[in-house]
Amino acid sequence: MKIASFNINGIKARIEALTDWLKEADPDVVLLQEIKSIDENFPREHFEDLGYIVETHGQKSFNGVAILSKLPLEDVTRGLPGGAGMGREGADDIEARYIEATVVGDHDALRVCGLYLPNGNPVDLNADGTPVAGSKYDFKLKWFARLQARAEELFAAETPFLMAGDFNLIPQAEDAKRPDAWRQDALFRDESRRAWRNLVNLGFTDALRARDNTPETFTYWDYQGGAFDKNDGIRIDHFLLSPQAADYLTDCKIDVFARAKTKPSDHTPIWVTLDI
DNA sequence: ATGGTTGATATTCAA
Repeated sequence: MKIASFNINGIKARIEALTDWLKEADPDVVLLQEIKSIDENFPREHFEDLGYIVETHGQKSFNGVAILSKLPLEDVTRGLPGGAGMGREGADDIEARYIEATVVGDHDALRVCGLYLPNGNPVDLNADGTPVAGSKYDFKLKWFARLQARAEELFAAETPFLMAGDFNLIPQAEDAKRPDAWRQDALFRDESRRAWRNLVNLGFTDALRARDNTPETFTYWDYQGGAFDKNDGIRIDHFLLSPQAADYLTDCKIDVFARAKTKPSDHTPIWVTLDI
């Protein structure tokens, strides 16, 4: 079973690029981020015609996640638990950033969690260095804590699951071409990386690092300044596998070629294959 | 050097 994650930066602007990549990569399940569309406007029929089931969790203008699957999806849930009163400025967390579903393989069932973790910039700090309550950075760290809580629930079941998507998180210096340029950024600051390590240390396998330690392997390159041509990128799209899912892992790769095509997303797909 | 690029939307915000 081939499962991919792709931050497409707008479904309307990316129909062609996504379709081309789907035909070339032929994944069974795709977790999409930044569909930037309400559910009603997602081009559902277009992808159904390509053989995919479509489950969306969108909102107007920004964010939005979805799952495309050639295999049946069971128990689809939308939204990350614990969001009441946890939005920015104390509002309810209505941002569409999380979707879960169960896909059944030949040998075992797999829970897939597709996520678009908040960017967190700009970083607003109090005089004592703590994040300003209600700021974007505060929202990111609190969202991380909610993701941790959901992961702990799923770990307790001791069954195969994975969390994948755009984590907006650079794990280590080798995951950036110019790490020093990111030290104070919400994607690489100590507080963010601590939250990432706490999550991974529950027992996840970082699938890319388990299968590929090639230097300068990135998933995102800014549109500006010819960043892709210089490979001035960062690794922020990840697959985290539970121990029971990692037992089925056979491969993990980043499809860099998709970033080099016409009118690309600023991210490129990452995928795993599981013998499940 | 506070630039540069893209998408959705509205005459800016988010990334």
